[in-house]
Amino acid sequence: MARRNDHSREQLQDMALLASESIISRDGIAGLSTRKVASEIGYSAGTLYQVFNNFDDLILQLNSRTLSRLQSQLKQAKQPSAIATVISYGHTYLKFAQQQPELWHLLFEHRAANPDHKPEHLLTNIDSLFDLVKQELLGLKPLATDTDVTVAAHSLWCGVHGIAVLMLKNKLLNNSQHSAQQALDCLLNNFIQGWINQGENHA
Amino acid sequence: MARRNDHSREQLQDMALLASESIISRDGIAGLSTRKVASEIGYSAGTLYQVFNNFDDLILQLNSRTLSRLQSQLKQAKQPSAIATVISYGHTYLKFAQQQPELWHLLFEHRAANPDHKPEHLLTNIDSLFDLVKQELLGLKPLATDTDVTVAAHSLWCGVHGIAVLMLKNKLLNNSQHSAQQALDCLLNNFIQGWINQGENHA
DNA sequence: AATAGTAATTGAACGGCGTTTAATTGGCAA
DNA sequence: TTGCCAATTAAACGCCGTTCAATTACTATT
Repeated sequence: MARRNDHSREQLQDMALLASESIISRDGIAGLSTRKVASEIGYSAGTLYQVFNNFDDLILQLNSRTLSRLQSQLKQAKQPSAIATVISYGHTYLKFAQQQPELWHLLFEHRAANPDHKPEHLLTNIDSLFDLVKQELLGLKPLATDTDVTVAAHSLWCGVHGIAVLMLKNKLLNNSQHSAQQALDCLLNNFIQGWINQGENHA
Repeated sequence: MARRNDHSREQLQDMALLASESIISRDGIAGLSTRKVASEIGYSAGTLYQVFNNFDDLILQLNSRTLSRLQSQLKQAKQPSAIATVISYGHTYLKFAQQQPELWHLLFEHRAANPDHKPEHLLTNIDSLFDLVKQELLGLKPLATDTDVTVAAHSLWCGVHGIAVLMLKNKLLNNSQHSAQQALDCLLNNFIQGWINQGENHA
């Protein structure tokens, strides 16, 4: 066979990414392979290389999609007050990780063999996630310097991320979902309290 | 060849684990393979299966070693005061992750295809790590319930872990080591402050 | 309408992987 | 010395990502 013109390049790419997501949620990350994706969309493995540079590129584009979804969910989690918003962000992040653990975990596997051209949009998206938190932390302590707020946002969000990571590993006690929620609230409460108090001291 | 009796079972196992660590720090986690380990110790791949159930078992034993090293470093980081100890633990943990990133990262890759028999000693070791933190947090707030201290220890340590994770991904700004240190201190300070303050409120 | 050219698609191949197993053969006990 | 046992190996199996020559459907030109 050759040149079937059944699907445009964009269609092919979309079908492949969709199939990949389906395979991942069915068989896990380890179950994803070029051959499986290809057969699922009715093409041979080689054809994928017209749409993706390689397997890592496919994963990169998967991650880009996942990040976009996460981003939109976070934006919808905005609340009236700053404290409520930060807490809501945390819960949303944790829920996202719980509901699509494989796709979420794929975001942080370092498969990048060729770090030639960093995936700009990915990093941009991540930065914009941090910015969401930054704004709320600034709202809690308006007199803080931009550096302080940046560091605090990174710090807090890495903490939230860490809870999600270890929760998914079942290495957080046994009854994972409940204790993860508890740990998250504990982290958020203590951090926010510390953040506000130090603001009162310094500013 | 057969029955060379060059090495005992234990020697073989030790040689394999040592070679694996060397390969990982040279070629990364992705560069580790049974064939490579075998050839590095002068045996064929099949021989490894007399000492390990499978590849995951090898990794499990690698992780056990890594955890032991981490544990001993943390124990040495103990300081006179509780606050200083918690901070010192955090720095030690971050330094450990920085100095042997691949082995440390391997601790948290979920390759376990067969979750039949959980690696008990691994979980035991992890729990004992949390216990170290718990003791210090209890020292900071003696009237807290055991549940509260447990949740707080999990929460704080997951936060520290999250900073280490994202630091290693270079997704924490660009100048990783410096900003990771900053973020860690920020997290520790704010959390500890929050933990102490809420103690004064409640107890 | 016929033809030539282009490019999409494929199947086979390559080297690598974890794992299994029949065959081999050193070491040990009788 | 013989015979058994078990450690070791090479080959094979079915996967994997990736490449590439060959095929052939489409397109533009005549």
